Amino acid sequence: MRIVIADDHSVVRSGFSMIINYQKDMEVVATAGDGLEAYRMVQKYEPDVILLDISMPPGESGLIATGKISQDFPDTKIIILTMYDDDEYLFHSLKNGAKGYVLKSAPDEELLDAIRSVYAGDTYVHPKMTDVLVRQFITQDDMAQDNTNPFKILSKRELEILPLVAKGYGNKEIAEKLFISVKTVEAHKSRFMDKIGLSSRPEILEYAIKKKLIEF
Amino acid sequence: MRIVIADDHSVVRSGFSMIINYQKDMEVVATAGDGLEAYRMVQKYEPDVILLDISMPPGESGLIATGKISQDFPDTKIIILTMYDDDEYLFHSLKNGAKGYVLKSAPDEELLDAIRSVYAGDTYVHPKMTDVLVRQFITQDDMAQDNTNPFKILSKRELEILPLVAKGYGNKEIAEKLFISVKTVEAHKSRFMDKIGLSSRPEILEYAIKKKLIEF
DNA sequence: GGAGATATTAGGAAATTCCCTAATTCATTG
DNA sequence: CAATGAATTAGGGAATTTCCTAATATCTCC
Repeated sequence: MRIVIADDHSVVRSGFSMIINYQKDMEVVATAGDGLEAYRMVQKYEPDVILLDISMPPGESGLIATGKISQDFPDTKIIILTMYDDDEYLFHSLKNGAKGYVLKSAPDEELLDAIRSVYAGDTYVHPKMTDVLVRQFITQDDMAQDNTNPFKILSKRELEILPLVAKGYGNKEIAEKLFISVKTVEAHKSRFMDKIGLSSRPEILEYAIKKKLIEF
Repeated sequence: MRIVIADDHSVVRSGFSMIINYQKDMEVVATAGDGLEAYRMVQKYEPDVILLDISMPPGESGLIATGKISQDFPDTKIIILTMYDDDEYLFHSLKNGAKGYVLKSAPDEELLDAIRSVYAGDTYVHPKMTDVLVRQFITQDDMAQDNTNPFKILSKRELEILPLVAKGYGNKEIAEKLFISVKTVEAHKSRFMDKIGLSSRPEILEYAIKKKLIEF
């Protein structure tokens, strides 16, 4: 299996190279430090698989490279490597022709599994994100509306209360701010937590930041 | 030279390990996936050098680990590894006792140079950032005022607990993480709130972000 | 216009957190 | 070397939050 690695961090390139070259059935034929170079390497070597970091800086993002490579070299399977377990990135990657999506925090074995899966013609997505994928797939008919957009799925009150909870305000304080009963705040809170699938305050904070409902 | 690697990305840990173990004068004795584990590994192995990713998630950022390790194990030289060529991170790292600051995008040779430099007692900072450093050094007076430096005014436990509170973890959860009683967590919490002059959870969050005790 | 879903509002009981007090350990210094 | 002060540990009772349940109100769709 001939593989190309594209990542803007030299350390990551070296690391992957060593891990992959240690496998009997894999060989790194080239590495690249940005999306343009990645495209050129694919053009030159036509590898079986390319590992592509989605967040490569200079203008040419991994996403654009994904689109171009999958269009011009459909036989080269693309695996997206990323730090972010963000729905948006996953969807965009798959739409642009990626066959795999692996988080950098995943253990080495998972990456190797992913490489072998896509080489065999399958699709590999990080387990954490498959449920998101499935949920999206189920409601695929009305894919037009973005059901991960908080402004679509949350009510007015919920949108008011969520950021306040995220920032750390107590139910009582929120109730006073909004001139409603504490009990009402609690109800809205558990409602949006159910809707989104949040089960703790840290998760609420993380969500609020990811969706840009609060800023620092 | 005995080295510990702390990074939340397994790939990066493996990569570094291989690169370093390939050197004749270096050996990786342990790896860690978060700040707490990093501290424990230093405690256990007392290595010559630790490579520390500054942006490690669960609450305990690399910065906190840096402060704690450099205080408790001054013989272990700390090299900060980061994606960000941000002045603030550099300053905070050095203030907290780091001896080296290397960007992940740097070539492997630079990292190895950095390791050898700090082992020899020197300080290594990525060339791109040295001029920023010099400029700041000229106006050193503001570095001297330590009465706002959380690492000076807060105790070890307080430094552990504050970021977790800021992220929204409950006292009970924190107690379980740290293997102490809920009552103890509460005591530390009100203690650092008194010290700093914080009187609510939102203020704690704001403080933690401003002082870079947590990141998003 | 009416049926069914979603939004907004709460109550009671259990769990958790907050506030005040305090014991023990450890370090620094007079 | 005792003494002062800070760090770490925790208990008891009041306040707050959470969990489960539920009444109106409003909105949507056929």
